[in-house]
Amino acid sequence: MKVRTRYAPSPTGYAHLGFVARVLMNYALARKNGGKFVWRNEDTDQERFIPGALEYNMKWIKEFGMDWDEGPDKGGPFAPYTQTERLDLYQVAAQKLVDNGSAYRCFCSQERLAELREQQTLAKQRTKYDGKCRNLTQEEIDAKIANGEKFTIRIKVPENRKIEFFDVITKNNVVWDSADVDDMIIMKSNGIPTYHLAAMYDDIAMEITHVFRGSEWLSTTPVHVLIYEGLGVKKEDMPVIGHFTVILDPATPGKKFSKRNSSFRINGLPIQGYLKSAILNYLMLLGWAPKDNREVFTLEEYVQTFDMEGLQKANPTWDQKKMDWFNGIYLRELPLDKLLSEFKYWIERYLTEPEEDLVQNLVETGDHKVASIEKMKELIAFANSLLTSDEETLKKQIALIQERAVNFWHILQQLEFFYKAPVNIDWSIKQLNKVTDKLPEIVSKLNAHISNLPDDSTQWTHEEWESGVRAISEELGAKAGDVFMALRVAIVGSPFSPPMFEAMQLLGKEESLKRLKF
RNA sequence: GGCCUCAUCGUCUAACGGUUAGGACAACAGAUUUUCAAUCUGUCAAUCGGAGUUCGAUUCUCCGUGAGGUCACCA
Repeated sequence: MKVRTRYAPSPTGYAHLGFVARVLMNYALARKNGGKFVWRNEDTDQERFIPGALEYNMKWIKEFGMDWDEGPDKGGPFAPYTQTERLDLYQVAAQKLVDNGSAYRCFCSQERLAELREQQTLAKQRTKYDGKCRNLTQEEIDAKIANGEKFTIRIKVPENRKIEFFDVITKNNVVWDSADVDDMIIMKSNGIPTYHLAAMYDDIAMEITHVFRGSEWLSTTPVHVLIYEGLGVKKEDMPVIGHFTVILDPATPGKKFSKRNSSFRINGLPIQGYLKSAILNYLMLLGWAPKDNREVFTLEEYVQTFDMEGLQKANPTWDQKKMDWFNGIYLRELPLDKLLSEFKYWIERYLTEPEEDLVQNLVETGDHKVASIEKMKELIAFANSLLTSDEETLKKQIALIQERAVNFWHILQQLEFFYKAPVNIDWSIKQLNKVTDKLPEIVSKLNAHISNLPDDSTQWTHEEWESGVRAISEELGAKAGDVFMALRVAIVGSPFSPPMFEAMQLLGKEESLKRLKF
């Protein structure tokens, strides 16, 4: 049997990380088995429709390196792949369900339903349709229709039976008593189906073999089974169904990520300077694990390794530290040219015309230790200036930073001292407290030492540079490490930096001397 | 509240019914180093509770407890 999976989002919102994770697993299962991955556009809710959302989501999935074989944009053997273009199909299906007694017309007004719900809630009962229209006679129905009354179509849940299905992810046969299942509306009064009818019909029509979806659908699965049955699908022909876990937000233990959480938006992490390859890799492991516990995968490797067995049952919690670890791995293995172009692309894309709320957001959510909006704006302006700076120089500077950065913000911040002399240096930091009183002398001697080096800093040798610094430490009875630290603080303005010899070489003799003053 | 699902180190997870319960991230310590990183080594750390089945239970069953999902003419 040819494997066919689908991802069927509604264009009512913008993608988030959970969205990518779900696409990833559907994509992997299909590709692993030489099958097809289908993108279906479930736009049956015209009220919440957001123009452009479909295109936005598709564009991002492509940016993460995935693609689909059939979909609204590229067609396919079961076109169209947009549900509002398939309305006549659903009408026929609904009629069939009504004709064979699997569904019935309901003439209840929304007002009555709301009232019913209210009463049931007040009485602490389960809210459920009371079945008023379940047993209307054909005469009553004809009369109401002739009278122009609007109606919906509801699934007719049979009495006294078990409804069950096997969940391939929880590996569990889930059973409901039909008394616990509501007669849900499968066709709205405007003639547009709800998810239940549209998606089930399409899954059958499009020959989907594996339905992997969010766990929010688990509780309506019995209705879906009933729809399959009503449509005449034999049990062995029903798609395999499995329900994914949801990613939990560590900030709110046990709760899934809120849509307002900017880090969870599909562009959230990229804006924060994370690589898509690293994000994708981390997402692979949230909800799935291979038998051998391997963790680092390219998309291709993941597709080859993916199996349904590894799909998890319990909801994972997002761990930013692990995300950082993955990003570090991918950042460090990037060839320098590629790193530079990715870095510049990041600036061009996100920082050339940053929106005010984005800047605010970065200050609040990033771990890049930018305390104020002013400082963030300054950093952004600096980033933009890099776009026109000398590429070769920039490349050499980034080479020094590559292995000590977690994300692009770190690179940006560590790059700053190459272009701006530190101001308001804090000499009272603990890293210098052993040589506090010797600082002026140390700095002036360092200045003298550097002025004796060749004017062209590319002519400097590491030995010459280092022995000079060590000589100063001996002369003043200070530890070499403290003298290096004083040098570092004078040049960089911070106790953390790339190796000083290389950094000063890049900075040049003239600039180094300017900074070597107390 | 009803129905359904889930439950192993702080986090992600591995373990034909038999392991000193393994790995990764984090944390901590050490090595290396002119700092920070990176790298290497090591340490700490878990089977939610209670019954039962079994020679033997992380694994199977039941009961608790906790967490999640759902209860719309939304998906």
